[in-house]
Amino acid sequence: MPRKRRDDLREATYEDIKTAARKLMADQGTAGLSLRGIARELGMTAPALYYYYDNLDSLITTLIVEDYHHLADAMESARDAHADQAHRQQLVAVMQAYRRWALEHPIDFQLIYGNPIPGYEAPGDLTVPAASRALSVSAGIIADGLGKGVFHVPVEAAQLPESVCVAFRQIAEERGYKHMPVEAIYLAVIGWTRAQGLISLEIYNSLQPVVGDTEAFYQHQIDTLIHLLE
Amino acid sequence: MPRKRRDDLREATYEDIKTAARKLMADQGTAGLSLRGIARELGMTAPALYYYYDNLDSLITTLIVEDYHHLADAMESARDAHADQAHRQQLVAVMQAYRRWALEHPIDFQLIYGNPIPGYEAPGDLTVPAASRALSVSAGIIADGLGKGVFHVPVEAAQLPESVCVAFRQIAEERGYKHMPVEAIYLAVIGWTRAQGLISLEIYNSLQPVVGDTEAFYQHQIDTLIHLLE
DNA sequence: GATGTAAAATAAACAGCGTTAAGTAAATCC
DNA sequence: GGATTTACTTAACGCTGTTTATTTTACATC
Repeated sequence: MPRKRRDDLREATYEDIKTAARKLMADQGTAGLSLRGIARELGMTAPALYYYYDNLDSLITTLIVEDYHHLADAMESARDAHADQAHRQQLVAVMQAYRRWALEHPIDFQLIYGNPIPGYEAPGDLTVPAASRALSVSAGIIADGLGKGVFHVPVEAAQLPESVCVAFRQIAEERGYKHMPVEAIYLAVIGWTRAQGLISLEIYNSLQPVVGDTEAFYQHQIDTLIHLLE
Repeated sequence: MPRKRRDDLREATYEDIKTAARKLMADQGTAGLSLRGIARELGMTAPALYYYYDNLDSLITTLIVEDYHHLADAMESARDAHADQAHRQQLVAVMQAYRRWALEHPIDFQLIYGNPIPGYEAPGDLTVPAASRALSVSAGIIADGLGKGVFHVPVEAAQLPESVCVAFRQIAEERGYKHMPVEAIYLAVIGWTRAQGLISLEIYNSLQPVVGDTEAFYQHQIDTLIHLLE
């Protein structure tokens, strides 16, 4: 018994499907995600969902792109909440926000930085731009700090391979940060990759057995990273 | 039509199943892994596999534990191949072996450090000891270098939280490295976590769009890490 | 060497999955 | 009010892991 007013109710169903999908994954992990499960949750039949999404993969892609933006939102919020404080505090807050978001949304983190559904492969043209938003938050703070002399480029940056510098410059231009120094991108990238290693190992339960106190260890690593550029 | 000589042929079937499982995953990713697929590959029926493994999860666990050891083997081989060279070269070789193994065996890497099969959760009591073998290779080289004065403890190690020190000491005692300094473990762990971040981002195709030349970037990061302790 | 027993496999079935095709009822448009 | 589009259902296909019951084979012993 359909009843859709052309647009807004249809839009609401798109949202309902995503919400149901997230609920299933929150309850039972990525294994809980299934079209039939979503349909049950919504009181519909599974084939009805194909009226909204081409298939399961395209639904997953939609969720992933949203998650990239949620993560970037969380990092931007952390930055803005410390806008009146020093660059150091802003950067700390942003990197803590990264980990906190990951721990509070482990499934979404796996969705972004993992291979949670076998056979699914994220389309790079959709995910890469969304991913770089998060990177821009750190890079922006660092670039500003470098410009104002509160941050300094560590010596190792001089040894950065030319091939990598080229890629960084290209990133800066593509994303509209024409005057962002390569060093700022470099520092943001190592912040990103190091956080990534710590957080992904923590989420998959490999880090805790080794370091015990994962939170303290993460904080220590943030501190040493920032010390590097002060 | 069975024909097993009680023990050795039975052992061979265990191996055949694992081999077929790895072949399926190598061909089609983790999505390709299925009991029925393995059975087809071996010319058996799916329920027959239950005579060898309790279920799919226990087969996966077996594969994961093997992979941990394969990775550790690769790292030990790299160390031994450079046994006559300086600590620096040994450490470089070991960290390169880490990445090379991951790139040559991306599926196995996902199996170890990911959530490749939804609903599957690796049992920590089996995986943690296997995982720490890899860590011991780096830690051993670093401890030796520290003892001989070719490596030095970076200043940040003094700020290591007490809770983490305690965990490191416990690791050392449990694994039979009673006299290994906490600093060696710390340095091995940051090497591990940083490599992990770089490699996992590379495998899931997130790093290449940013740094362009992932190999050069990884090498640069190894160099700066080792520079830190020289 | 026949025989009894345990091992190793099969066949059949259940419940779940994504997906497609065809058919139907409701909402909207002219 | 009738035609058309939109939103859905029902039925089905082929796939999955897993359980149960049954059958075949191999081995050890008499």
